[in-house]
Amino acid sequence: MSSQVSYVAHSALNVSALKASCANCSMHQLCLPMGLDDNDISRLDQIIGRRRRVARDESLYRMGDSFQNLYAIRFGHFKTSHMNPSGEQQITGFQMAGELLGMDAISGDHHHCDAIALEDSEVCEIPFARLEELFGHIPTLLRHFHRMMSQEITREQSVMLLLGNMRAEQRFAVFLVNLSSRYAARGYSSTNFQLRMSREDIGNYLGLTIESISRLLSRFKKQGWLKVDKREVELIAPAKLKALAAGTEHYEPI
Amino acid sequence: MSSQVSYVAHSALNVSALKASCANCSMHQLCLPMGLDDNDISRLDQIIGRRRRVARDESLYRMGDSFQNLYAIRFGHFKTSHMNPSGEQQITGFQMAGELLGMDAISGDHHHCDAIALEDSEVCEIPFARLEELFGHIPTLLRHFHRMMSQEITREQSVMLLLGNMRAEQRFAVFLVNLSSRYAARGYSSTNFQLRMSREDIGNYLGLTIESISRLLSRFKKQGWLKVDKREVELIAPAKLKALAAGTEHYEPI
DNA sequence: CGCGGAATTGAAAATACTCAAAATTAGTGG
DNA sequence: CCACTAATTTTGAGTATTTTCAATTCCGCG
Repeated sequence: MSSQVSYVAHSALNVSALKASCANCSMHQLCLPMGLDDNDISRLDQIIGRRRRVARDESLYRMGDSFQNLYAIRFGHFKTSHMNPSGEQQITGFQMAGELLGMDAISGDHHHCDAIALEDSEVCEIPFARLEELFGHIPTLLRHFHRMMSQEITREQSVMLLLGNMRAEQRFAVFLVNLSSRYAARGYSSTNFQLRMSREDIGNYLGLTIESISRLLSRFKKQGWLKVDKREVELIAPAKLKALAAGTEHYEPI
Repeated sequence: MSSQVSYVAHSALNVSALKASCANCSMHQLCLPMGLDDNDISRLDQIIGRRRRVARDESLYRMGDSFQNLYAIRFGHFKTSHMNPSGEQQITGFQMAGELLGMDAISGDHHHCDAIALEDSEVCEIPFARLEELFGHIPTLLRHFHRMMSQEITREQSVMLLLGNMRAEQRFAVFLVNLSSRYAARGYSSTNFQLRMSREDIGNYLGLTIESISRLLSRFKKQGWLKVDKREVELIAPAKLKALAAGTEHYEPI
């Protein structure tokens, strides 16, 4: 009886009922189970909840939702955005496969930001209370979890540097180079990729307007540093973009 | 014998050789031991290293320093600043008593930012490796540690919102209101306090120039919202400042 | 084919910056 | 304790970058 249910689930449309398995997941080298041995991975597998599909523009969680789970992205892309009482919104990050969502919520019992899918995506639900139990038994897991939280702190500090100190052109170069290296780390092309987010989202994230992003794309294109076709990007001069991002070279208007 | 050593230490000049004691520390309600019972506090006390004094303008740690300890501020103020390869610097936060320094370093084996004392200060050294051992035995401690890391993430997201979306005047109001509430939480006046950092530091933190900060202070003073004398500030219209910070009211030039 | 959202482009305006000079404050040594 | 020097802060004027507002254009989708 129960095996039949399981069979149905495997072969049917309702993939979201499937239990996730870290061991088989292509992201396990980047994700929470990084560095765990097979035995510990299976213990982690046992606590991991169902997979959950999130359609494009749908929210994984919203600000104020009660906090139960962290989420590891299996595939797809998300944006997280923070809002203040007067309604101003700031996109605080774009997340891709292997990255963890929800760590901001641990301090309270509810989420402090919205997480919205930029395309049809899938996540693993990680019940935080059960993860905490595991921490006591798998020190490696705890250590890696701390690394991931700490990395998030460092990442945000880099964004603060970007927003506080850089001109539009440098911000945009940093953005492109960052995407490029993250795709490279996942085995994708570092020079050809798709922007999963709108120009408006990019602008909001970088503290610029959509018009500025549009102008920057046009200028970079005119300089021959990249090609753009809708959301498809090809970096033609990645070294130049890296130099711009690092602040070692500057844009000269023509 | 050992009690005499203790006596000498207490009465002598070399306070930095003293072992810290969370139980007696006025900050223990805000700091790492928050919520622990007496028994667990004493276990925490046992792993806490020496106290360390840091003179004004001296560094507690520098970017690239190997990571061994977290630091809890006993008294005094610090700034943390992040630098990119091309030398641009961003102050990512100002920290005061009861706050934890060094959490950004957990992801690697070295610090990712500088921590500089804004005045003569004292911290408790918390050897992170030993803290990790304790986590396995005191779940409450682990939980609170996670809260503190998560709070840091949320705090940084608020700064990103500030830097990405707010005008100079609102940024500065947010800055003042934030200091005000943190002093209030520590039992100090929420309206009268000293700015421990230079105008330049404030400007860097807020993504503005020193001239802008100076002009903002003059404008706020002229509006009758505050008084300033050197670094001494009195908030005269805290409600107005809160409204500016929240974005529910805007500045009208006169 | 036409509608609507998204993106691009241009021109004018605003905000904050840069540069420069003056004023104030802090630090140092006599 | 005072005087001198260096550092920080304030203020002004002109400038630059990015925004705002407006008008098209592009593209996906029914």
